[in-house]
Amino acid sequence: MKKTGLADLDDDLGVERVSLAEIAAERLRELILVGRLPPGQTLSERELSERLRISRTPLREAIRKLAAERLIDVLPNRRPQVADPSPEYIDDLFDVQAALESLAGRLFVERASDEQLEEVTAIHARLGELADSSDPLEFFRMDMQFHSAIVHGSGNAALADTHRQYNAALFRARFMSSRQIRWRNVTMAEHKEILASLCDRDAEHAAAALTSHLLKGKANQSILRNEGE
Amino acid sequence: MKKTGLADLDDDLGVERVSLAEIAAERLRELILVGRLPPGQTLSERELSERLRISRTPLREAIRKLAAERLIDVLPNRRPQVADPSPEYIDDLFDVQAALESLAGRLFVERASDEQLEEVTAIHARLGELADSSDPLEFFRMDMQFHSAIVHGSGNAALADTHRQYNAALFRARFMSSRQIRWRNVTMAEHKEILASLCDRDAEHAAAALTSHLLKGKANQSILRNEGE
DNA sequence: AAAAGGTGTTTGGTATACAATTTTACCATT
DNA sequence: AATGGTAAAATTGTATACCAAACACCTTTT
Repeated sequence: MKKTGLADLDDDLGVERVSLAEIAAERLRELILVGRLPPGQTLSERELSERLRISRTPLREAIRKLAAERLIDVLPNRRPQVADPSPEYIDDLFDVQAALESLAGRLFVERASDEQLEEVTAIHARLGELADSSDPLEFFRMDMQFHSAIVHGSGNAALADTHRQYNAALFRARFMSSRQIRWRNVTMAEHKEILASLCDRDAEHAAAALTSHLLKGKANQSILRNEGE
Repeated sequence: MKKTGLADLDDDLGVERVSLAEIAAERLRELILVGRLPPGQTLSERELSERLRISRTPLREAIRKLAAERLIDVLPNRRPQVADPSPEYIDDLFDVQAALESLAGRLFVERASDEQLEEVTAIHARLGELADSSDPLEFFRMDMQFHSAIVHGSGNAALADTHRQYNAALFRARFMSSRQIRWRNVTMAEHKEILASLCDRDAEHAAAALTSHLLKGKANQSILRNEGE
């Protein structure tokens, strides 16, 4: 093991060199999620690479990465497009996400540490404070953190990764739904029930409550969609 | 909505030109799944590109694609490696796959057509014929088809995609397990129960049977792993 | 002899150049 | 006016070249 006088600073100094492709992927993901790049928008590799000040190669890599996350559709020899999932596909995503969170709830009850339960509780409390706040995005992000914290508490790395992808794919749909003020009360009530079952270490109840919560979100989003037409 | 006399042929006529990256990804995936490229094997971009007679650019794209499917690990500035998942990670994958197939069973009962049920039945019959056959790979592939047919019958495109990825990531582990002759009887018996519950349109039973089947596979694989040590 | 450090080779990351394909616009024909 | 064809422009797909970081080996030093 190499040791120098600065050895113990290695971790902190670790200027973890992250590739341009990674940076570009994060930028693009954010632009897509917040709607700056709207669904269906075609993306020119050349134009985007110029705008992001990188060459096409890492940009292409970033685009393919987001394609794997279902945020971008890429067809051979055609311009990539920001994903514009059909209502049916969104419903499909909700169903899978519900199953994933249901599993997460079960595993959380089995394996989560007290600290992890504490974290979920803390997030729930924060969310309660934000319920009166007027910023929908802030509330929504904390809502997502509540779910992510449960998934991480499950201790299943593969589940966490897949859940994150589905969360990104569902981001717009869930955010639209979350903007309704009346939805906040529903969210808080259902989160409260979920949290209670986690505290009780009641796996079946937690799984059921999470599934129910997600499927209610699916229904709400579906209603909203039809109202909008 | 646009309509021409040929509208219903659109899907079939698609002369899809596949990119070199796509071809390379398929080649590599197969090489990894059958163990020709063993877990932990480091992959030199230059050497691989020469061997596949393509340039590094499409090869890199193929590698990143397989990385997204968890078949290859890629760390910054290091040689990509064929994934060598820890026992714990494999267990995690099994748990998620069980949840996915459980959902598939439920949805199949709700939405699958009679033809799709017939297809699952036919695969089950062929699997029975193969049970005496000596080729483990052939039996295993048909086993996988049984599960895939159920997933496709669920009519959930996102689920089908995610399930396929998990299947690939679990391929080696499940194949090792499947090689045992005694496992074939277990497989046939449990498939029979699954099929019966699908025919009865009993969603809960189908979901439970599928979960149980997968978790038994997980346990069997775990035992095999410990015996091997 | 062991450890530290330097050096050269290998490797992945990125940019650029070229080839193949698609899209667009325009014109001719009906 | 609508349709079909064609050529130019734009765009993606692929190959190659270059650079900087990482690794392996060897020398140097203690």
